[in-house]
Amino acid sequence: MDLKQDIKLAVDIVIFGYEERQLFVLLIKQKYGKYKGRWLLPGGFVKNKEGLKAAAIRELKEESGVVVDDLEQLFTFGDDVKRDHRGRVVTVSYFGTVKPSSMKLKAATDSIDAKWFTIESISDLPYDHNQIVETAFNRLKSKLNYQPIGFNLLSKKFPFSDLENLYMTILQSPIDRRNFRKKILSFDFLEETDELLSKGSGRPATLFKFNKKKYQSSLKRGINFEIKFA
Amino acid sequence: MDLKQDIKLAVDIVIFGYEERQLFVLLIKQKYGKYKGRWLLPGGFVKNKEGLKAAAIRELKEESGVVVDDLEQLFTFGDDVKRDHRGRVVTVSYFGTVKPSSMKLKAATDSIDAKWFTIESISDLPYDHNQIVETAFNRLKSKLNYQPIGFNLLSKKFPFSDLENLYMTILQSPIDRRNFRKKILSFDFLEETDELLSKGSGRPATLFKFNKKKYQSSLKRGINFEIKFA
DNA sequence: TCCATTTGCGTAAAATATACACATATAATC
DNA sequence: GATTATATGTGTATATTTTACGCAAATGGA
Repeated sequence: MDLKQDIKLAVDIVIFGYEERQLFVLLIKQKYGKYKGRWLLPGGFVKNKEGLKAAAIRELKEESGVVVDDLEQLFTFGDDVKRDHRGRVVTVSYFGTVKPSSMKLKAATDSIDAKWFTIESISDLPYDHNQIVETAFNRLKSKLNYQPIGFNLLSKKFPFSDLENLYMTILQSPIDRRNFRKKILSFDFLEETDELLSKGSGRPATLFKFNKKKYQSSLKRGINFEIKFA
Repeated sequence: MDLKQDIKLAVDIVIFGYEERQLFVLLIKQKYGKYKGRWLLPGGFVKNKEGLKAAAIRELKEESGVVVDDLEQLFTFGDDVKRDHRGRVVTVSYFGTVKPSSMKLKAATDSIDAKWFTIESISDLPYDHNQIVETAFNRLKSKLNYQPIGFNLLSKKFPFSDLENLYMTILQSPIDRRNFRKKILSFDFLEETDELLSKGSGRPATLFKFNKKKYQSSLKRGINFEIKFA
């Protein structure tokens, strides 16, 4: 075993939120160090007896107050030996999705503040955090096309138009309302509630909710959830 | 910076080869340590001033003699704190594809031997290497469906039946020869040569070759390379 | 009451996938 | 040399999926 290895291992987390036709990314304001006062991704060093994903969940909670029970591993950044000024640091990035209104942001260890930023407003982050956000955004977009990942970003019960707007916002492309609805409903993982929602003028919308059991049984039946758009 | 962190960072590499309707994985025979004499994935510790992918390429070459110019990052294993008996080791896994007959295997540092194993014959590898191989195999299968990844595994010039057999072998499902050919040709990244290949009886096959430029121009035109099978 | 707005549903046309059948060119066999 | 076995090369009809729309229904506001 090479005892001279001196590489630090960190995690960084990209959390997406969605509200009112806008996609947000969670950033924190750094408390210490070279980038004190700067906004960047939540993250930090992995503890010796802590799993990678656990470290990401912990750091996220500590620095922003956001609690998630699962994150997806994105990519491990470590080809650039000098990506961190403090020495050799390799970081394992994670991404997740939450509904911003369901989370109360609060700063704590290592962070002064935590805030949602629209994806367009993000630029010039320290380290290679711009690249990490870009990687996460690409993953989000591509996953949206073949996995029902959008439901974490909406309320439990939502009108179809919310889902439609979410897709159009993230994929940045127009969608035919009628074909989209048909396609999603054909997957048979949405459950129609008997509630209606009237927002302003127009016909009230029936509220739907995502049914995880139906989703899983559809998965077993080998259904392909791919969505194609014109 | 947490100076007490004591985590070692390693890389492990899964290289696939294909020959005669069989898919192979490259393993090496360990020279030292607890698993001396056992077959396992090539890999090793990352050097302080060495990029992750570079480390993977180096270890692969040192331990097996296989030279590749690129590898794809697979997954970083580090949720299990005790995946390695030597202490806390996190490993970044990579995968790649080569044509076995074009590579001369030779052992060197840390390995006694290097050999191709059929994917079915692999079982009971040390550490979590079975899981790494499984992850890589799943990635290979899914990539085959939407990227022209199979050509690295074949000769430069090949008959269509080679490609067909490759797909059937990896995906473990029968393919309609005529529809497969039509689909692949419609992507317009194969070039027909004027050479014919006669192997045994039967009509000689025209040899094709993968045209990278055509592929890239098709990519730009937004062509979807997804292949669906019955 | 009329109009603007949003939801909900259906259907025709185009594109794609699927399921097949047969001609062609070679080696092996008689 | 004729016949047979084997693998390659191409076409076409049918089923399925995607795409492009039109219009009715239910509400708030003028």
